[in-house]
Amino acid sequence: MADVAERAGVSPSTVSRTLRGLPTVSPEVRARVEQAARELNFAVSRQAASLVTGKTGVVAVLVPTLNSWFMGSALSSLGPLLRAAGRELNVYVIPDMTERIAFFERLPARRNADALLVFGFDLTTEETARLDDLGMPVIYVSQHAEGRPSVYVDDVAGALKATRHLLNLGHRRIAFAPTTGATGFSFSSRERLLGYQQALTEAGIPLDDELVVTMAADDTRGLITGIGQLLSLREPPTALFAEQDELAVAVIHTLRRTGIQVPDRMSVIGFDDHQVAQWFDLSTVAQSPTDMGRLAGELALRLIDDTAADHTRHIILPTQLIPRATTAPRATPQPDEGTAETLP
Amino acid sequence: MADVAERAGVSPSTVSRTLRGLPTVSPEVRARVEQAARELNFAVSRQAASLVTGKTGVVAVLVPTLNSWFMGSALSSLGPLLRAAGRELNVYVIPDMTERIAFFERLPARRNADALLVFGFDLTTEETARLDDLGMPVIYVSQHAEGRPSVYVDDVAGALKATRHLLNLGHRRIAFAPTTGATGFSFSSRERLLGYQQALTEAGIPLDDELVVTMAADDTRGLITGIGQLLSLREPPTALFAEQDELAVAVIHTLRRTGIQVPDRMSVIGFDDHQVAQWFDLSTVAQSPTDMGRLAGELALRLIDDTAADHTRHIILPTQLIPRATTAPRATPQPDEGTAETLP
DNA sequence: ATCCCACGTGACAGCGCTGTCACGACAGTC
DNA sequence: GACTGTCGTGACAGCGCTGTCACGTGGGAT
Repeated sequence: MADVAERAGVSPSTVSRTLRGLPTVSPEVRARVEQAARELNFAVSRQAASLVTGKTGVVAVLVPTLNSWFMGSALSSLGPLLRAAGRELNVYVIPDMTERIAFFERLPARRNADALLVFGFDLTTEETARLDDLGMPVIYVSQHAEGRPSVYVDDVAGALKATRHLLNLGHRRIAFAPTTGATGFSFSSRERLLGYQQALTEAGIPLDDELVVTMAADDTRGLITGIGQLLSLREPPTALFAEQDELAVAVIHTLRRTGIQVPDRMSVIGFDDHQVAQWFDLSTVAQSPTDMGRLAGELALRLIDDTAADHTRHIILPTQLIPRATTAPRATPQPDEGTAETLP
Repeated sequence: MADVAERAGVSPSTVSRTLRGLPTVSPEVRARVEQAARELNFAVSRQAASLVTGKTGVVAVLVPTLNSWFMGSALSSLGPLLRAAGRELNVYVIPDMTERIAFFERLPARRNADALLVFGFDLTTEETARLDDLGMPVIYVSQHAEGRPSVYVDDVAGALKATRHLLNLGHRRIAFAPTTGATGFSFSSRERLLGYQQALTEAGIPLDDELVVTMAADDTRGLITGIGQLLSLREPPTALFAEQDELAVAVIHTLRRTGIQVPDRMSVIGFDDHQVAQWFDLSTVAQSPTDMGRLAGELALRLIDDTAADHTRHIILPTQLIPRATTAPRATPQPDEGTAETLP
């Protein structure tokens, strides 16, 4: 900065003022400084600036993985938004429980960011409390946190729509397949289960725990045993609601390999409206992670700039049912459900 | 830090030494300081530290999007690796040309990171030159940069394998479908085209530009016209090699909707071994973005710590052909290829 | 007993900025 | 013509650390 000042024939103070866009700089001086800065390829050191201002110019996000449609979409809209606001995006990837514990133990984001966006974890009260004295706004994304700023999709309502759709098609035995990651169930898992149960209850159908089977899209063995479990029930389901599209697609693939046609013998519906849903003609419930990323980012920027802002407002996003080709009216019961026993 | 020093009854210097793990601290003092730090929830300010050391503790990555299987996988392995090394991950998302120009104009990473990983762009010589005087190691990932550290998969060899596989199945008219993003063609697009051409040439088959049609997985209209273009040739292809699995899957979906069975009437092979390939039983060429992320990260850490390290070594990763159910021997020619005209 | 050296610790300057205050120049007011 | 206020600029301290140097202590070699 001293170099720029010398080149432009002004004091470092003036250079600082110019580069920060303060109004108290005369047009001629401003032009001179800007040109000098350009010629020297000068960029302000965030570190030094933040030491004085206490602001880091960084927004941190805490995510369980980046390898998912949801995170990818959300962060792809968040990133450019932050850049436009002159802020950097710092990502903490917490792939497993060990890392999760370490993160909350050490809280490395402390003093190294102006705000933290926590994505899609189902945090314990202790963890939430820990974040409370982080000394920066913390925004909970894809989860509800009582009394704290949250942005999430209305999972209950979405699951309600999916399940009602199956009910309206005449299905009575409807399975629900939640999924779990290395860091445990997500907030959405719980909420979607709730919506599923609510729909059944309002239709007067008793809940049956045997119809709720946890599976993971990337665990072929678990998929097969999970589906086998459902097909070997005395009254197997005629429809399945998968917590995520990717799981729904994996389920369909597994079903088809065992000769069970979708939707003829089994209706399947997902949740997300992932790109893959289109290629599979999968019925699903659409949500918009892009919107979620954008809204969360805007909220973060607002809370950073305006410390007096309301820190308890929640933003809840809508869902839409997207009926496609994997859900169909319940077929008249067939005598032989025994194919379940012939799984590979 | 002064608070911690006071609480532990030592000088700030000693606290600093302790927290940085320097060996010249007695065990008793170390224990006292560590406890004091824990009790006060103290975390070192990276900003202040970096002001003195000149190191930011940050590794920056430049990516065209986060919303892709490749980026997600690569960064999911890179993130924890950096965390384990005590470094932060800073992401610059450059979704379009405007942002791209702005990035290279302003180079916001300057002084705000210790190394930069550039993912999957096909940079111009000017852009590369600009990065050269960024004052930090720059690692080119998923692309080859002459005389600069690069980590990439052997796209040419992979494409060669895919095309040879189709040739070995008896196909002679083989189409290639490259794909393009908002920031232009990637390095891989070019390389895979090269491998495709090389395989045809070594089989003595003349290249036909009409068989190379650019498409995008998320552009349904473009897909249909692109495929229509191929099917309306005097000699339509009997096999198609798609630059990416996602595109291959979209192509298969489009073909099936027009009544063209895969692989009976048309063999399709992709590239990536994306998760979706399994669900579609898609033949493909596997690469490992996870390995790429890890190797690139390790390389970055090495170049940061050891400025004398060899900055010109390239790491080239292997590929494997994964034959599945979407490639089959060429059918005996059928008289009626006219269905191409009946596209919706 | 004397010297030397290794070891653990404290004092202090300074990294590159920003916020505050002071100052001079100039225009407007009575 | 003296006073007041506004505007643009410079001087300077200090943000929270780290690197360097100096210092005191104790054990081993001579």
